[in-house]
Amino acid sequence: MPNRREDVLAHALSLLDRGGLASLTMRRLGTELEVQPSAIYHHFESKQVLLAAVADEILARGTRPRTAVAWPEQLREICAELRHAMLAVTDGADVVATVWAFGLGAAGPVTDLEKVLTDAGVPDELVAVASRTLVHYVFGHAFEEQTARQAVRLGAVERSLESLPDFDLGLDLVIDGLRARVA
Amino acid sequence: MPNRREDVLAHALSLLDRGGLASLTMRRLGTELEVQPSAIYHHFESKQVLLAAVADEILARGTRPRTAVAWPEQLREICAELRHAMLAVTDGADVVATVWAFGLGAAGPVTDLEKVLTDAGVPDELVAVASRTLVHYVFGHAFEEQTARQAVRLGAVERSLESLPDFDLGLDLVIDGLRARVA
DNA sequence: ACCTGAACACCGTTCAAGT
DNA sequence: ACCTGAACACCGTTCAAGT
Repeated sequence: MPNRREDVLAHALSLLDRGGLASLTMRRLGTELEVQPSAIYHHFESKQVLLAAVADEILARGTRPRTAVAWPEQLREICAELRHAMLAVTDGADVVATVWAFGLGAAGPVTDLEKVLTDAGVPDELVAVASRTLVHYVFGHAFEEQTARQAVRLGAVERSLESLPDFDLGLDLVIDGLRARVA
Repeated sequence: MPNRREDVLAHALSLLDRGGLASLTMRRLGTELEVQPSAIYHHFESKQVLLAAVADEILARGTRPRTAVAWPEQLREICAELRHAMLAVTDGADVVATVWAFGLGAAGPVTDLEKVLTDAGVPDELVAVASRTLVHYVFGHAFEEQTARQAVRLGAVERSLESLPDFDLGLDLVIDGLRARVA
């Protein structure tokens, strides 16, 4: 029974979720699939390409119904979906942010934000800046939250007491800055 | 002539700047210092600790005189300094953001932002959120800018045409949101 | 205080060859 | 189409021992 591309991807995600990014290696993935590591290269040309597919899968699994009609709430919905999708998988924020930064995938949320902003009548030259500012915020917040969790889980770090600031508060800060430029 | 801690650190930074994070390995660093890789563990207990020292050094090298008196401009000065310090070294944003997220160092800029915000009369519960929102923005923007640069330098990515949004524009967005909560 | 030498347990990737 | 087997060129870290 041969492994198809989607089987490899599913096992990669499972490995990531169980042991984090450090345990997602081509060799371990091979063992998991009961196959030589080199066999994976038949399905994905490199680990980077595999990670890009993993990132897209993380986002795909996190899609939610969107119901808001006003643009500020639409932005909030997209950002919340992105955040929850990343937090749902171990090291998800790291994977998605890295893949996105390298321009290899995970671009969906940014496209969605740009569409909402354009439809809201945000000046053209601000659409790209604003959508990037929002994703930078979501990535940064999620990455920090997830990293702090793991640092605590692995011991050795005392930052646990200091709780993380609320996600929505910081988001409102950006959205309010935006609101001032639309009205 | 024995290597002191600061010699190791200087060579680590030089290696990072010349070849990026991928080339900063304990083994290469050993070769550079004409020493066995294991000798480095006499000066730094692990690579993570070494990276934390590297991050702090990147920030230390980027310090600039601060002259602004009004709080919005003080925030801009701190963020600009942080950004330039990270961009001055290959993969600097990646190193500093990661070290900071793990709570191992690179906390200076956040402390500075918190002080300015407190003195500006920003409500207590907003100081932590606001300073983190600002650093998330600076990290995200710098990381993206630096990654895009390298992806282009290494070929294989066509994102080069699409120029990056201006740093100050996004920063103003956050600061304006903040201004609305102080006035 | 600083370092060697050797080992341990790993990595990603390539490539000819098999079915 | 999918995989094996073997190799290549690497990693971080530990530890007894040396000077």
